[in-house]
Amino acid sequence: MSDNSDNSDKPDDFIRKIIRANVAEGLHEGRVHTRFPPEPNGYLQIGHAKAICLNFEVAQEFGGLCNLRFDDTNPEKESEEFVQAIQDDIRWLGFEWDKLCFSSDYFEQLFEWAHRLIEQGMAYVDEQDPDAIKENRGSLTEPGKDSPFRNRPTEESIELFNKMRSGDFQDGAMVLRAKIDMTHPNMNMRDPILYRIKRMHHHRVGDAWPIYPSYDFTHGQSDSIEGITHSLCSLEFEDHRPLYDWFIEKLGIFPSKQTEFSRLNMTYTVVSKRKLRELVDNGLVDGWEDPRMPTIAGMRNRGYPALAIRNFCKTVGITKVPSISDIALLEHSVRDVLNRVAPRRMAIFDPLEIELTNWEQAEVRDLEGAINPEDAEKGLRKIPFGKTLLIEQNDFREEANRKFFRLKLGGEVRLRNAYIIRCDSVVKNPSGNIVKLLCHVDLDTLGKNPEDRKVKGVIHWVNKATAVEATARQLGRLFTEEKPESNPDKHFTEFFDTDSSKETTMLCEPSILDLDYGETCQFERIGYYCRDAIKEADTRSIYFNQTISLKEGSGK
RNA sequence: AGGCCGAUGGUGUAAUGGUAACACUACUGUUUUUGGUACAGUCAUUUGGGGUUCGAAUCCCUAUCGGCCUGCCA
Repeated sequence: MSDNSDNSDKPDDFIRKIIRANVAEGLHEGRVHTRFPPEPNGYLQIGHAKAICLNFEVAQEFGGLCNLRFDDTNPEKESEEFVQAIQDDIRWLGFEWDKLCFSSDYFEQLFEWAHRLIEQGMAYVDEQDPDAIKENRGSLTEPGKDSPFRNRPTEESIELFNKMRSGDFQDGAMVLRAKIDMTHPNMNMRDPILYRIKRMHHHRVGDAWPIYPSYDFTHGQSDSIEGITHSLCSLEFEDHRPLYDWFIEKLGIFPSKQTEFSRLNMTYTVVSKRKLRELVDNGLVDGWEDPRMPTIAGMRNRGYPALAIRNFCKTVGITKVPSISDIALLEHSVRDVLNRVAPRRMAIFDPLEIELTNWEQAEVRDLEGAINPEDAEKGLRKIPFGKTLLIEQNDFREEANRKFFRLKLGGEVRLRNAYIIRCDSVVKNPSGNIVKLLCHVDLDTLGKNPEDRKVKGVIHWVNKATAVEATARQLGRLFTEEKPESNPDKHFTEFFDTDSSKETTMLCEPSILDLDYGETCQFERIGYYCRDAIKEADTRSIYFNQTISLKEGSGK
């Protein structure tokens, strides 16, 4: 008997259906082995999170394994920094790989396979220059033309290829190409390049290789070497599958099976590595880890919980439909998790002083408030309360209609976690601005409601004498347009929201100092904020990044 | 234009030949010491047109729309 409520929670996309069928028919003895194969040339972003969740969770669900493999075939763009950051991000997301692999570990094997293809007359060294290769590739509608070197003797290709390897030639002098079909309608089959000369230091193999295999000649075979049963990747590699299958067949190696799914796009942001890099390089953001960035590191700094990201990936699901997910879906997952786990605090962003006329001047009393009202086990925190308090300016109006639930002159309001107060008079300066409110506190309303009347409004507050000043970085979305990339006349950076990051000071209850670095709390009635260790060191101020505002209901 | 892939509400997904389900958003209410949360309600005859069938979101044909592909990037 299966439990329904549990069942409805389990993702069941077309890829899992394929895998289940494969297991049922005994493919590879029912073994399931996946991998997450990033190139270490940038930071992981939300789209990678989708691929990470898919690969690692599928392996878990089918009792299989999942490798982390760096496809590091282009030393020009790759670095150890990214290798490290990517591992940190995956672990932070909550996953651990079975084997840590590098395609560069397979360079020797790949070289041998290339040799084999040459010997079998299925690859050749092409000495055309890059322009000629491009020219002869043809176009989408026209077939390509054979290279004049295409039918050179096998021995000649072998000799040249060996010399390429020993570093006898300059970059770009020649390439190794597969001999498939220059008229093939699929461009990837028009004698794709297998090896190119790049006399460049590689972050792992050092200077051992003056030639590097292309991604196409590396990726599929790396899967084969690792015994990957299900090679899951994004849609743009659909056209490459015939080529990978060609290598598998010609080389007679383990038949990993590729299945493609659509990559994740989101409104009000960009996710392509190239575009994120552009934001970083143009100084529009403070690097890959800027809390506005949809990178894993950025979201971590912003206070998004890993669980929220995993939940979000579950809700967008896995399909082949190119789609743009509403960022509100992600934000909902973030609020949903945070509401359950974030400790509560109170902070005033725009202070208005109130004086309690019937409270002893010297008396400061510690009141108590729930750390998290959704989770009583979290316990209580102490909140000092005294004669002079601070509330938000917009929580007070001299006159207001019935729809306004907060404090008005002559009206009552509940101070969160404290007493009900009544505003008796407004003190103004000579220019007519409100400087202070004189209020009466009903001492019989702590932890209970009066029986003779109903007070609907609740506002947050901070005791002035014990308030701790802190900096809040208010964070918005990266772009002002829902789809910054879809305007044919404008570059996406033109829609960058220059107001997306603003610093402001706030006054908080003292217990904010108990918050850990990286911990996200909820400032009640305001939103979620994450304490930032690096910024605190920089600014020498208690520092919080805004994670996300609370949802705003009607009226406020 | 040639090849490949795809099309279900404003958004993301589900329904695999039996009469459109779930989540988000928005809007309405109820509860509430957070105008939050929770709870309840409202919002689509499945891109158009043909066909097969007792019956089609599902199968077939066709049109339209969208994505990807002409790096010695991945």
